[in-house]
Amino acid sequence: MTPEPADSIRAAGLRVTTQRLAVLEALDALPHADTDAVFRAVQKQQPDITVQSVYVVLGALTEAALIRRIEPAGSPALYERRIGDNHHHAICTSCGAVQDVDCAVGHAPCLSPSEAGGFAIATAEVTYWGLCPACQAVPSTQPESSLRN
Amino acid sequence: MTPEPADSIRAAGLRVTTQRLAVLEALDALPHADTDAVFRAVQKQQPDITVQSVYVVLGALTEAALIRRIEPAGSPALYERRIGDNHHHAICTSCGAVQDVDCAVGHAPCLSPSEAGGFAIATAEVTYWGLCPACQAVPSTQPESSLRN
DNA sequence: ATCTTATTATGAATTGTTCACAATAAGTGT
DNA sequence: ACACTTATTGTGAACAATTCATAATAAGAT
Repeated sequence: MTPEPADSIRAAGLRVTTQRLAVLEALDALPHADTDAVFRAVQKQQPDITVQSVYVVLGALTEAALIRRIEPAGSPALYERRIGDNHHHAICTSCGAVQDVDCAVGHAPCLSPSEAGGFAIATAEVTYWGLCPACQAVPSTQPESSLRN
Repeated sequence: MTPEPADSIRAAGLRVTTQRLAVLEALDALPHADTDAVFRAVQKQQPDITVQSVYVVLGALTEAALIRRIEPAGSPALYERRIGDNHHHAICTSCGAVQDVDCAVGHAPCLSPSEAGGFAIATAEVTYWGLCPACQAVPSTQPESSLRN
């Protein structure tokens, strides 16, 4: 009963196009892909697509809230299909790997700052920085600080 | 007893230069400035400085942990002098204003994710998105979604 | 005062992204 | 099925933020 991609696109008031379907499909295979990764994946099915179109498609899907865009420091924007839940991300400071992290508390854990200086807070975004399992194993073969130096 | 900027630079093993001092001074006046804002501020004292040099100086000071770099989604990198404490940021989705937010709990609140998927978490970074007091007052005169659309 | 080396200036290059506009194709009504 | 309207894509150029290579300069040590 998982809604068909085509249906969710239509439900969002958008036209269903092969490139949009292909992008959603690519994001299923690549849960945290940047524009270029999506482009390369889609290109296999549609050799004529351009990077700019991928940008446009990703932008449209993001605006329609069918996908979510995250922009970790030191990396290009990443897109993910998992939406609607308040989950966060752990990012490897060595290789850039991204891992979903559920809220520690059942609901938005950090949503109540002690003092927000009068801000009307709408959302809280948490990014955990550390070493992924693989990079913990290999002490420091990786190019060190490719992210966040 | 606040350490002189020159001393902290020296203590970090770096040479004390007029441009580094000027950048630190600029960041005192502008608590969350991007490179261009720092450049313009420093330029008033040192008309011959270049943006590239400001980049280099900011990079050096960041690496020496004399300043901290934050990279909010949709905005260029910002730098701040307040370091050494685990504080977070509230950012206005309308005008981009940045406000420091102390940890809700005394110490790193979100540092214990329920399940980090094997990651060795080093730091947690929290970004609160919402409307600053000024933008709450003015319903929507601002260009809407200049950040985070 | 000299010398070594870190730092800055200069200029060009790169990356990620957006824009304007013409070509195409989705969905709607016939 | 057919035509029509308009969203969407392709094309090409532009842009912003940042980094790089190299030569010139200035900090700090001798």
